[in-house]
Amino acid sequence: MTDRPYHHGNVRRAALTAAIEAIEQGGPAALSLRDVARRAGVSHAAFTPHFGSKAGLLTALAAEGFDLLADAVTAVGDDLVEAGVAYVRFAVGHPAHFEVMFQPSLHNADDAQLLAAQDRAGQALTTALSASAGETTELAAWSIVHGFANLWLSGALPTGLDDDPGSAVRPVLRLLSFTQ
Amino acid sequence: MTDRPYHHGNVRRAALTAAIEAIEQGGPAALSLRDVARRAGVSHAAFTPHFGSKAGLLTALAAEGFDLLADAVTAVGDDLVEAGVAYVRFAVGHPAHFEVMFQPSLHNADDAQLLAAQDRAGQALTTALSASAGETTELAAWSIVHGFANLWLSGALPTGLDDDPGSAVRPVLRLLSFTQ
DNA sequence: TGCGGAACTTACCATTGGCAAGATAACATC
DNA sequence: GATGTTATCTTGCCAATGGTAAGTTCCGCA
Repeated sequence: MTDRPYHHGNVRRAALTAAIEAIEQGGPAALSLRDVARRAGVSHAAFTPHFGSKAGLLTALAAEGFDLLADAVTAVGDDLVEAGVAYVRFAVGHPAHFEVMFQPSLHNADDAQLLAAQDRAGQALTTALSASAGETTELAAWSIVHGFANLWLSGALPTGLDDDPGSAVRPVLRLLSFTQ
Repeated sequence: MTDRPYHHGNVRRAALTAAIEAIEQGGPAALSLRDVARRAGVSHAAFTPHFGSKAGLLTALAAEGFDLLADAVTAVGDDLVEAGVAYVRFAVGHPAHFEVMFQPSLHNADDAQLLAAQDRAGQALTTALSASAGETTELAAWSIVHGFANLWLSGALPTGLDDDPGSAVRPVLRLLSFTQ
């Protein structure tokens, strides 16, 4: 019937991309496997060999997110403020990943890839933050950027910061520079 | 058949309580109206007159959460640190409310009760924080407690803080005391 | 006492996630 | 190049879900 080949060849990437699109439109709770399948142009059962289940798909998405976050934080070096800015920019630039990453109820918690990616991201953050701060300041910085990103994504922050949340968080993080 | 009266009399409260229980066990995404109905001892269609839809139920839960948060923050007075501690204690003590409150994709965004409760909570926070801080510090404090609460709820924070996250956030917030 | 309307149930519908069985094609081995 | 093996993908099915419509119960008020 269709000219589409029986074997898609890259269902995994197509599924992740389609899921990102769907989550950006309706949030993770409203995500439907069949909707993702329609967007990707495959049947809803095509995901089984690749992800096992819906939780498996979201777990893979979370793992990809932690990897991207690790890359982003590592790229800016050991500056606490700029690492924080990178954290917020990642969250705002990849809202679907970010939302899924920190909702453990959506994951297969024991997934090896996810655990490895979480560890990579944790190492990257610890390295960047601990270079210029003590333990308490490190926790403060992480909480600030994580809270700021969450509040921004949920629309709770006053408008006006909306233009560039990455820059908007910089003066907030600078408060911590004086505390060392 | 059953001795249960045809009219429950308090479906609204029973539904909210049952939903809280279910969300604490499986997260908001896995919440099922029919499961909530079974827990509350009514049919799944009994919610329609009270909430309209699943989104309506979650909207009511979010509104209740913002009201409780406003109460909690107001109760501790105008101290930035103690208001922050109250914020975290609320989040940890009412995880189901907290998770639903900040996921707008679960809500009817134009609900009057929700908007009013959000405003109450916003006023309470602004009052408590602005008393002892400038605008940037205020944003830092909100981000810290919100981020800390989210990270704690998602299990991302190192173990050891688990005993009493309310107290654990206090030294973190004190960092901001020196910045004014 | 009777009656209007809200609360609640039952019955039904389209949609969902997951599984089993079958179809297709990529790949290895000869 | 032919053949067998295996992973990929589809179709068909199932129980469960959210929502709606129609019917039942019963509260409140005249």
